[in-house]
Amino acid sequence: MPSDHTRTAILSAAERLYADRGFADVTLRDIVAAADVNLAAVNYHFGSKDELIAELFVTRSLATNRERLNELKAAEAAGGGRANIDSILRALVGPTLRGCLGPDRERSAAARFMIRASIESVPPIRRIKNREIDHLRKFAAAMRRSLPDRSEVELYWGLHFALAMAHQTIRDGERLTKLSEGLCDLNDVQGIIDRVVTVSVMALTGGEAQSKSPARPVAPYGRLTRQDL
Amino acid sequence: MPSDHTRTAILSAAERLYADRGFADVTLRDIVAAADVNLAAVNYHFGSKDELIAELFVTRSLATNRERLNELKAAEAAGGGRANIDSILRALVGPTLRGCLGPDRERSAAARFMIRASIESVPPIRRIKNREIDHLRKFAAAMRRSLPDRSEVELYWGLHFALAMAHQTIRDGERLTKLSEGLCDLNDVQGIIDRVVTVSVMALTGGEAQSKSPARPVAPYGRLTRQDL
DNA sequence: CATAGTTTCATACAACTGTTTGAAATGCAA
DNA sequence: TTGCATTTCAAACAGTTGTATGAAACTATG
Repeated sequence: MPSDHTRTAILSAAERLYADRGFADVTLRDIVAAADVNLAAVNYHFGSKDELIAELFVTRSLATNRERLNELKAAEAAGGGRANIDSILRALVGPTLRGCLGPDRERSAAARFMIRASIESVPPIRRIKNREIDHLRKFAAAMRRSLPDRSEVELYWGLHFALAMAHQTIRDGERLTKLSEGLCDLNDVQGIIDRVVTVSVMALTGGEAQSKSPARPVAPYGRLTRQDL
Repeated sequence: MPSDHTRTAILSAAERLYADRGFADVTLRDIVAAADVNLAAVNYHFGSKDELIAELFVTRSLATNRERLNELKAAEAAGGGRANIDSILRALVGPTLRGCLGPDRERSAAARFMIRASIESVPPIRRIKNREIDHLRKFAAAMRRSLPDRSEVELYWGLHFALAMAHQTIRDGERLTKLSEGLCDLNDVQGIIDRVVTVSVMALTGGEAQSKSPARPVAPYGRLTRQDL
């Protein structure tokens, strides 16, 4: 029964550093310094720097996708098998937005790491990320059931724009704050989710929307076995 | 009268490489190899790698902002001093979208470089980028004149979402193509602009929109004097 | 306690980074 | 041409990167 202390410390420190400063200028020495472990520990526990990044990304991808799908299934159950478009989009953008902009620090690092990963595409992540398409396809399918009269193209663009607004808000929310001189409040996560969902629904239907949604805790790391994504 | 051949070759090669592969993994040796010049030429002509990046960014920022403002002014002139919201948003997202997704390669590299710069914030660029806020403020002002009954907060969020959809489409359009199995056509630039503008206008008004817009050539490099941005 | 397996540690290594150097090449005016 | 400033070039520099090594420290079972 290994204590896993070193392993976990490395994962946690790496995630936080990558989330804060991006992949480009975070070195292994930065990570081991923040984790207060020896330099060789990374290669001992993970094999290489790339494998560390990959493990981080796979773990968080699984967690995020699971969270999204749980919300989607809950919405579909509540709607008797057919969720309304509002709750589908809420399940799509809610977990990430709450994670990145919410008050909880640990969640924040996890979600902001995923945003970094979605931007600064490093080789170990690029290889894994193609599978996210399959995950999004489930949401496209739910949207198709919810809006059967809309064309496929419209649905895909709506999905795309919803993610665009959510991600850009996380990635560049600081600019919005500066531009609006504080008027736009990034701490009002629920309000932001409402905004993104409302606009997305309008983009998809040309009408309006409403509703609410719950929160969820962040998962610990755990040791990856043969999980894929 | 210096021939500027080496200088220009470096700028052009660097821009293309940064646009394609990001700042992280493009080395000076990659650049000079692509430009077919000597390694020391970069430091001789630009002083340092960071100054090369900064010059590239300043040049392109000036060009993009000029192009946007020209379209904005044209729209305001056409509207008798008060442009309609549709054409304002079109002036905001049009130049970048046309530049990044259009067929012209040179434009493409220039615009995609700017997208990279807006994401992978490297130190030399970060220092300059704060001034972009002032540029966006001009669009916020025009929007305020166009929609005087809307609250400030709504205007800023609308501006933010418009840029979000445009940038994400450029940055991650490939995912949309894969997801939709080719249904969403990234080559139809005008259609994309229409889409982004339409959704943005709906977000701002809850109604609908229409209109069209012209194109413009990319500017050459030239030697920066005391230009700021 | 003794021993085998795991984990930590200081240190070294080779590769690559941006930058510098001083000499060679080039362009151009007198 | 000669002379001078600008530009190019090959080579080397010092610093940093990810990784590897082998000994030491630790853990737990017999």
